Amino acid sequence: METDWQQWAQSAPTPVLAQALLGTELVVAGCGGLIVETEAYLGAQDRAAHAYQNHQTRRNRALWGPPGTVYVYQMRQYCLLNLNVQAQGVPECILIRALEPTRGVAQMAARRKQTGVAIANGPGKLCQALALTLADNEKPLAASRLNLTLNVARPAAIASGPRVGVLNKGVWTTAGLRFWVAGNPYVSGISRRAAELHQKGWQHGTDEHA
DNA sequence: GAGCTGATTGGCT
DNA sequence: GCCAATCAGCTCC
Repeated sequence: METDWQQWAQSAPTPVLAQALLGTELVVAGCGGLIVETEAYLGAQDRAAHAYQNHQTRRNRALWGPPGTVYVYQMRQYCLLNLNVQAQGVPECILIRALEPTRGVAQMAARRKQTGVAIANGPGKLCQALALTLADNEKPLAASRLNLTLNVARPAAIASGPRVGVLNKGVWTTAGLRFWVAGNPYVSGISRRAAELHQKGWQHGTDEHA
C-alpha cells in the first residue's frame, strides 16, 4: 500500500519524522538505497534553518508548500535534498544526508566516480549519485521522480547529535537534531575536532560515538 | 588517520 | 561583496 505522504508529513513532530525516515528506501529512476542519516530543521524558530524568522525567498519557497513537497537547493556546486513536513505554511523540513546504496549501485558509482561508502555518505554526494537537480525542487513527493518506501529496514539503534555545519547559532548549534543509524558505515563523516567544537556546551550528554 | 584549506556556484543584502 | 545545511585533496603527525 502506498503511503499518503501529505498525511504522513503531518503525523508527528519533525524530529520524530526525521527518525522515522531512517531505514526508508529512497529510489530515483532505478538508483537508490536506504536512508541512514537525516537532520531536522524546525522552521521559523530555528536559527540554522533557511526558513528562520519566516524569511521567504525564491530559493526556499518550497518550504511553505504542502507537506510532502520535495525541497532541493544548491550549495556550492552541489544540490541538497530535503523533504518539507508539517502543515502548509509551516516551513519545517528534513534534510536527507546519507544513503546505504542498494539499487543501481554501479550507475551511482559511475556518477560519483567513487565506490563503496563514498557513493552517498553526504547530502551533496547523495544528490550527485541520484542525479537530483533543481529540476526536482518544489514537487509533491507523489509527482516527483522520488520513490520512498517506509520501514524497508529498521535501525537496531538510532543515534542523535548536533547538526553538521551549524556554528554560532546558540542553542541550535548543539541541539540534537541530527539522526543516524548507529554504527552504520554509510553515515556521513564528521571530523573529531568538529564534533568536539559542537559538543562544547552540550549539557545532556546523550551523544553516542558512532 | 585526522585536520585544514582551496575550489567554485548561486542567491541575497 | 558576502555567505552558505559541501567535497576532495593535501599536509602533517
